[in-house]
Amino acid sequence: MLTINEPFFSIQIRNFDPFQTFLCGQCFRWAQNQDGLWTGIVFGRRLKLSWENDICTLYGIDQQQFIDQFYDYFDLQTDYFSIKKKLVQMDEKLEKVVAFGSGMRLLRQDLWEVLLSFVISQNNGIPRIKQIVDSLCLHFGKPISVEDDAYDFPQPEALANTTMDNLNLCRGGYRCRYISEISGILVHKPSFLTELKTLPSQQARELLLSLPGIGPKVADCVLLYSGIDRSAFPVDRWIKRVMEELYFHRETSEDTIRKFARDTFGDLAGIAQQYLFYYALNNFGKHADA
DNA sequence: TTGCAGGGGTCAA
DNA sequence: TTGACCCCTGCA
Repeated sequence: MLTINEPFFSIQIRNFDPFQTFLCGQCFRWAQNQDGLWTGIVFGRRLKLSWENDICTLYGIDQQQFIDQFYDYFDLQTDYFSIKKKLVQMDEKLEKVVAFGSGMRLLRQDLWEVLLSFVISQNNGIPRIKQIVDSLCLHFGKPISVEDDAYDFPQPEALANTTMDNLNLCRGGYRCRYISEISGILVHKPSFLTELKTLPSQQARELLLSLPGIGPKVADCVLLYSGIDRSAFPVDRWIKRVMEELYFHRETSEDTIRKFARDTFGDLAGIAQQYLFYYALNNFGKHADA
């Protein structure tokens, strides 16, 4: 329920569909309420968003706050019209793929939140990732809004300074050990994430791979969704399947697919991946027959 | 109700 | 290259 005192801000955002953007698996803290409003917790702030005919109204922030933090978050400096056009020019096979998810935008999310969320994502489906992330926030995050029961994403200190039994409350299974170890590393070296952002993308990838519980797929997700490297191309089971079907027509290794994508799509590889993933999830997956 | 397979992977042998 | 890993969901 909106309160009359809540600040709000309206803006036209083209090439944006919250359903596609928030539910395509790049973020885990947005949900649509029964009244149609979207609620998300971003940068320690609870946001509500309504959307109609390209007009977005954001409740919980004013214009200045939007410009300071959320212009970048929603990737509004990027021209998705021309990107979609370029992708289709690069390869006409992408026409139906891009058209299917044409309202998707690649968010620029908080690095720490993305890192931990995608460690949790391994061997898990989207609903369960959301469940574990929510539980982690509930148990270890700072409260944002008591009346809404909203919690910020927990900081490394909170996760490093707790017992494994406490961490296991979030039902993350074997991933809880990774959460604890990575949090500990960041507590001992608080500059880790800042330095990560300044490195060339290949070195940033290698640094991520040195953390426990982070392999090639998760490292590429972190680089892509935090905005560090928009040419990162995470290869998961869905991407492997859609790429094999569109391009290779045979069993192909993840590494070969990643190299092919970066060579073919260049700087747009990451955005191409997101369109491909959304297409694969809805056309090859369990939703395909719906 | 029960049992099994599989899930946006990673790690160690 | 392969199996184990936590736990949950979907399905028969």
